[in-house]
Amino acid sequence: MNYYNPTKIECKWQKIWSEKQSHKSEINSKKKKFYVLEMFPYPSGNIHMGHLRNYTIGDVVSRFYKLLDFNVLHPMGWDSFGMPAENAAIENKISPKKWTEENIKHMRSQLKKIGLSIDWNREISTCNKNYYKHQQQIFIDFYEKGLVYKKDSFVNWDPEDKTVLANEQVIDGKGWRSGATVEKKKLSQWFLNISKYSNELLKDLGELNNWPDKVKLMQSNWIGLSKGAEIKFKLLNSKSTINVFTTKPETLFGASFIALSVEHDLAKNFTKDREFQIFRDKCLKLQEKKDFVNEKLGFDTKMHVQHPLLTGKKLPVFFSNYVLINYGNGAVFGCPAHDERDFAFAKKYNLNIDCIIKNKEKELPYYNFKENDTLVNSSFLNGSNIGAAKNLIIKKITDEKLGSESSKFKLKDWGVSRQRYWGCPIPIIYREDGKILSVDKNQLPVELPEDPDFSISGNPLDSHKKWKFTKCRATGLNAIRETDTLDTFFDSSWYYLRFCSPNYEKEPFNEKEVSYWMPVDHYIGGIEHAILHLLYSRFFSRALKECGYKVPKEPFSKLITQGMVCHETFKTKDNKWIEPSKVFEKNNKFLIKSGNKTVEVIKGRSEKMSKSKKNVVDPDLIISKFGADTARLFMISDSPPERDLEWSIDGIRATHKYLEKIFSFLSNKLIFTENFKDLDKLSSEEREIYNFTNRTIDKYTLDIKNYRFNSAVAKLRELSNKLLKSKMEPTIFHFSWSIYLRLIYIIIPHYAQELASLSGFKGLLDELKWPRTNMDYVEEEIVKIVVQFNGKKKSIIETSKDIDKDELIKRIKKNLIKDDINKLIVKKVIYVPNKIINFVI
RNA sequence: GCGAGCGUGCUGAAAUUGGUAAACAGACAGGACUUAAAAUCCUGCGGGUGGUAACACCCUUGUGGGUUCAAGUCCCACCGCUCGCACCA
Repeated sequence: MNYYNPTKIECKWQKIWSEKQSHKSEINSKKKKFYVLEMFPYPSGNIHMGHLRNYTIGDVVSRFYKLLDFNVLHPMGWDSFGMPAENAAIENKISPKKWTEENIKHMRSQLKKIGLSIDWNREISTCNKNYYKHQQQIFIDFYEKGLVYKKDSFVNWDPEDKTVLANEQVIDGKGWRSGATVEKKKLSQWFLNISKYSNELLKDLGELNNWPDKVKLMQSNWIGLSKGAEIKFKLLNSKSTINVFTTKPETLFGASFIALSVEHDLAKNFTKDREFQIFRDKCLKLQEKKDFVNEKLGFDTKMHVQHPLLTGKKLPVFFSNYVLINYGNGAVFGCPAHDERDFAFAKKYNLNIDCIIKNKEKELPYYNFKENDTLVNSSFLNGSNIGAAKNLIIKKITDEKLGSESSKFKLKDWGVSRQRYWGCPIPIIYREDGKILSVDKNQLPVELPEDPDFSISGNPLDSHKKWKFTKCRATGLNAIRETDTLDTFFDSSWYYLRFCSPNYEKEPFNEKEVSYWMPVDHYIGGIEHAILHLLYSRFFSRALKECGYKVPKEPFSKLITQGMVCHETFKTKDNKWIEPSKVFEKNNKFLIKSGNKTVEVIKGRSEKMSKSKKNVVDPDLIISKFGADTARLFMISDSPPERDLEWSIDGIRATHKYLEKIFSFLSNKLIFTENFKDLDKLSSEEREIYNFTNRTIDKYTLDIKNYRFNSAVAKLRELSNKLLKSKMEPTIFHFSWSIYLRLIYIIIPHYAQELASLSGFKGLLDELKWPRTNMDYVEEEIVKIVVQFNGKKKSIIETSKDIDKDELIKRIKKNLIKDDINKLIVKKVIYVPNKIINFVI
């Protein structure tokens, strides 16, 4: 008898796969390629359950498509620049490089223990100069194409991480990583011109048929197209005009004022005005706040504009906090009767409120008006409905050159400068004569200095004189380096391309390899990247294309967004989180031991595993106790991938027991068999098992293809339950169990391989083709048909397959004595072959 | 406020195109084995009514309505939860 010893067998097979280079991938023009990629990890030091889940899902897919005879690429790397390394450096006096490298080493060994089918020859790390050298080249390419530029602007400043953040990286007014409230700060920054592609990025979402609708919708909302018009308002006693963007040009005749953002160009005329300065600062402060502030502030400029269509009508011009610079033109015309915010403002400052849309309630503001509402008090628009009026007014202002139809996007350019040390240096120098120059490509990489001084506050690159001061090679003039580094989302925007040719020296990637492997066929990761990383990557592939690289427009054909790993939470009565492992249950109460007392704790809801809530479970411990295969099988069988997974130690134990049971049952009984020949010799019961096995192959395959892993596992368990119970001839026994092992192999590869080997199979399961369904032996020969009266189940009748309707009715009439069908008047009979027969009475 | 998704046993969940609701698991309970426990095996496990019983009948997919021979699935309204966006002109 062999006992199941996961540690031993997992170690053994991992070594063999590694020695045989089982997961190595190379171009093979004779085979169809399949690129499966999971979002690469940040090397924080330890893998967590989310990683285990993500990479197990990817591994099942990777192994499956390999057996389907695809040429599979399944690489792994490290998103290794970023803040935590720098914080660790400050706290523990260890260099970010060393800290990162040690973490990678540790996490690599943790990942290897999971038994992933990764081609480790392709491993990349973004903090490696062999990677960021090419990234700097890409930056320069972008720079030369005008896709990256520098400008002064108010930016999101994270006071804790002491760096700026892109708009996408501010969540509810807080930094995405630090959680600190973000402030506005004026800085000179590098920007990527992502907004140039707004239209394309939006439109092309329609081509992403294998992306979740939810993600597409989120991107679409983020890009945020609004259609409307731009209208020019002439400033009185001035040559200037104010350009206003509106989505409701038809309400123009209801305009009673103009409101401008405090960052609008006209604000420059007031910079010396003390009162305005105070007002501006107050507005900026309010706009930083997370919570919505309904307070509307106004600063009267004492200036007026001419209403474009009503001679003699003058509108006052205000600055206000409710107009934002980063949308439209930072200027609106106020139509108080039909806009909530304009109404509040007009009320406060006693401005005209002119109703121009007929409405039943007669109450103002009337702002959620409909397409067929009618306009009044609006000159030539009177009597028109909203839809028609929109067209009429746009035509009018266009004809009279007062404005034009226009669209705006919410998406803003992506600020990529970070005032941090541990990132990719921006390859730019500022020469003493004022010229800004990119570094020569043959001078790349601009390497990070290895001796940063973290004792001085601020960016260590800025205080590193030796590194910062340089000379222009062409002219010999003095120059200083750009001391900002790139946002790490820049690093992850093209790593999937680098995986195609990870050691290619000359260029960021080899065109031939990229054209073979790209796009990524299945990309698997968390939904939290729906906007940031996925939008940036889509932009990058387009921008690279514009720079002449031959890359596909869309980098990821199919996207799978996996749910979080959750676990129960507990709190004490004074709101302190308690580890679930310390809690025990007694008389429906949850208790913990505290000293020699027991204290009651409160069970909260299940939440995403996080250190702060003390509900994390270390996958490493689970793997060393139960084995990777148990962990893998549990991760796969509990919930469908896109849904949250509820961690359960009982689930792990039960999964482990199941594997032990099958292992000891099979280990000295099974003879591994690839094919089954003696079909004719089967008894009807064995024939049933043969067909059942075939059906399992069929359904399991379909479930795996559709990412219904939990239901796939259920089908395997049905098969094993049946095989454990049935008595049968050895031939069919060996065949069915061998199929079972081959199917489950993609989920628990060490286990299946070990059992196959113990059963006399000499090769690697990896080298077999995926089992094929014998379609001639799939169907059940006896079917159960539900008999209904008026759609209500009355009984179930067993018949041979494809029974004739009249024959069936005859049998029902004979057998169903109780509901004497012969006495009832049957109006209609509905028969769905092999499923249901319904008598309408 | 706007947009989207989801509500099925004690729990995780399953249910091609509308066609036996609860597959497969977990927890729990009872039994067998054992001096005992663990492990293992067997059985039960949505609710109700009637019956000593095998069994029979009725109800049940958040709530109320509708379409249909037939609804977890389609339509309408409401309630609840989750997520995304949010002074977006």
